[in-house]
Amino acid sequence: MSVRARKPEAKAARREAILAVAAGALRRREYAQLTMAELAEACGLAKGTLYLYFGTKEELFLATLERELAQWFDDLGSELLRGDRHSARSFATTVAHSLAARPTLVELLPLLHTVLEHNLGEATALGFKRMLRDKLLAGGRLVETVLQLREGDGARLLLRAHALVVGLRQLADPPPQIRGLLERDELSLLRVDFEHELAESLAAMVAGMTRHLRAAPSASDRT
Amino acid sequence: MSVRARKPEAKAARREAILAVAAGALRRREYAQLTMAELAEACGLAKGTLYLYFGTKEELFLATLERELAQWFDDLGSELLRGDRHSARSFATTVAHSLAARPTLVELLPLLHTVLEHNLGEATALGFKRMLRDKLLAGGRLVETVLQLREGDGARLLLRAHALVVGLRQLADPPPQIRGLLERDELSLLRVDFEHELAESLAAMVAGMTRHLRAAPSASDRT
Amino acid sequence: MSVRARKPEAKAARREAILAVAAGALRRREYAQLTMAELAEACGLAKGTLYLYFGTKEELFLATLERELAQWFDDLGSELLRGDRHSARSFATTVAHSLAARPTLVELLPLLHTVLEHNLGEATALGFKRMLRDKLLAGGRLVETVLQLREGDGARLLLRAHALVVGLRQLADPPPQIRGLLERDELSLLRVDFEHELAESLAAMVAGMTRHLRAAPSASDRT
Amino acid sequence: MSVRARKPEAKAARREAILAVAAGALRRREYAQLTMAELAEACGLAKGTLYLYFGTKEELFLATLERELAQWFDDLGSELLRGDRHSARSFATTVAHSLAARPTLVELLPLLHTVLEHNLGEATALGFKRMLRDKLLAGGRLVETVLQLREGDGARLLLRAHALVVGLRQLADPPPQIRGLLERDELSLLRVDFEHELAESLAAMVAGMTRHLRAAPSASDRT
DNA sequence: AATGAATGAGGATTCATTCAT
DNA sequence: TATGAATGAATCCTCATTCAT
Repeated sequence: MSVRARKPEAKAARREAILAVAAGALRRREYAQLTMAELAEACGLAKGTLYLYFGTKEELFLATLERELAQWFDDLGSELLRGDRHSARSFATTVAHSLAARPTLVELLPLLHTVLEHNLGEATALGFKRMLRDKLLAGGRLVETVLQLREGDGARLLLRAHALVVGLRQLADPPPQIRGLLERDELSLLRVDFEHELAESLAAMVAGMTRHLRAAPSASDRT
Repeated sequence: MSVRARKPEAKAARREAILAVAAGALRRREYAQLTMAELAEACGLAKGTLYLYFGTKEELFLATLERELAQWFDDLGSELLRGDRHSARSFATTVAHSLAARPTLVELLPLLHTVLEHNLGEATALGFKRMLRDKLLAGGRLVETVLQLREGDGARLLLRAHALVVGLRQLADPPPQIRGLLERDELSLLRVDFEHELAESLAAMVAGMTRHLRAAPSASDRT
Repeated sequence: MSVRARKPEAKAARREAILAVAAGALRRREYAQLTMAELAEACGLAKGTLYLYFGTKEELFLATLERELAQWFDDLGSELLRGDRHSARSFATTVAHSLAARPTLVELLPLLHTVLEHNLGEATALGFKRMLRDKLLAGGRLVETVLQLREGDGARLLLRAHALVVGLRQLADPPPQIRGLLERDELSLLRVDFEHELAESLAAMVAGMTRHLRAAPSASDRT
Repeated sequence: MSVRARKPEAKAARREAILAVAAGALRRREYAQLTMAELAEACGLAKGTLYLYFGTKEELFLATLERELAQWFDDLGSELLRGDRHSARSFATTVAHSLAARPTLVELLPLLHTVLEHNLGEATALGFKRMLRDKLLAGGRLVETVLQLREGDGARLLLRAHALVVGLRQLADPPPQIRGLLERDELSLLRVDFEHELAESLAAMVAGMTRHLRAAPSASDRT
């Protein structure tokens, strides 16, 4: 039997430890292949103990995502605050780089709506969504500042970045069997380098969103 | 027993019929909830018969996706060819609209790398990838024409569109339980209208990619 | 792989075979200890195959009960029809004897409402109840004839017999550990011989129900 | 932390309190659905504390049953002693009424042999059985008096009453889904009103057991 | 070519019970 | 005496796939 987490701090620490193990496990194995039994063993805990901390497998990995996401938002914040202005390109590069450095986050994000949101308690789901909104709001404002975007476009850009991450990730990281196929010359067109393509896409997106500032302010967005 | 498909045309027709039923079935039920048994029944065939035409569940739905994708590329082609030029906005609107009209395609696309590519025969996978490359190449050239993009940017744009579709779809169509949550005022920021947001994103993306033509041609893309 | 039951008769036969195995298995092990895996093995079938014939564990054992019950009703019918009249005692003895000879039925009956009726499809439940009603009606009429009971009292008596069976069975067949305890002299009062006590109880019940015929017809039952 | 029960009286009081809560909890939820965790919470105690007072879940509910049973025997005793004689009917009505007023007892009784006796310490089991014997003996004598039964028939009648209670309860209180089914007209035959049918059955049983006094004393019971 | 009965691996989850503090 | 975190056994059911006819 593992030592008991008796005090609230100890419990929080164990929760964190589980999440860290989960994040690590995802680097070795896909979510679907990862069983709670395996995870429990990796944690040095009994299966049932996992369920003391998380209601379902989905909640556990949602929490993992939440943790990664929060860290990423925070890191990105500090990163962006180093300079007080950013070009579309430097912003895009920074974002793409920070994401490429977080494989777990990028792996989990496409699962959010496909898998993770399917078996959650209402409280958990609500908590996650609120956290997301808060980060999006705060992050959005920061982005608006460094990129000189109009109000609302910061959060909008982050949402689009999210979409690009999810979509590009799937293009860039196919299952092994497919990856083998793509090495053929004839299919070179379909090979995607996640970080590079994300940077390029984001740069274009930012450029497209800031264009009106200098050129034709007519293309007003409807909300 | 269903009538036997003896001649090659009859076989091809039955194959098509299965795909049509599969596409329809996806409108009622998610891929994961859809069983081969249910699909067989909807087709008026026995389970085993499905396996005469498709090697695995994944191959069947990959073929469905292939069909939807081909149709979409074709439709989009005709659509775009109506006028010989497009603004970023009119292009974006056209694309977004044509996709919003194809829920099955949009449902299947996010599954491509998460699910569909996981259990394929090599021949099937290769066939799909080649078809994709061809469509991407042809479609890319067309896009380059109507948007006056540089060579290579057509396919690139289509890839980014793909990414946006996948990513935005997940934001826009959460599971019912989550959808309920998002109706709260406090979470309005997280609500996404697929067609509208896709149009806006694409417009910005196109704008960002064409900008250099008029402004600073310095931002050369690396491939 | 076991031979396939291709024709309806073969399927019905396999269904029967499963039920027979289930009935036999109950003689070795209690319902709660009996797993579907074990039962499948005893049948020489795969677990999944059981679920081809029965929707849930409960449905399977309800069907077992149904079969035992139908057989019992039929046997009792022939038994009773041998003579055209019965005294309370001869009736009671006959019934008690026929039940004591059917341990599976007697084991299953107390589970009906406690366990079996808890996880049934509506169709299954309805089918069982209808069968019960039919047998009760027909059996009731027969009982009314041989015992010269008033209309309605036949089914009523059978219901009471059912209740006595369930209740006495629990007194008569405690778990092994308790059975050991009851062997003590001081607890002799609590020992119950199922067949004998059932016969005595039934005899008294029948006597009580027929009494008015000869004595005071005043005690009319309300329905 | 709940206050500590240091003195023996305090311990006994807490034990009683737990049993009272358990009895109450059974009115809201079936035994099988009732978890020790839920019960502990309802008691305002920790799960482990329950195990300080009772060795197993079964022992706890056996004690609950014991308590209900003792109370019932006592109440019935006073009830019966009000008049010094009883007709079969008035006795039956009294008994049925007193039982119908004790839903917890009636719920627990059918579980006695099915569930409760399965996981007991020997001492607990023995204690329960002795208590049962004592109550049965004393109650039996009382019953013999008020009904003018022969020696031994008092306890015998109580045993049969027990059997009828268990059996009729199961007929009268099916799970909700089944209860819904029984509301159909076609199944009216299978509907049982617990109190009424128990009274009728008991009346008949008593009548049958007393008959010989006036009519044919030949039907001697074997023990 | 069509059938559909048989397969059987596969996994999340519950909960009575223990025991270190 | 009280706690409650940790345990881990225990089991039903699903469903893609196969293959004998």
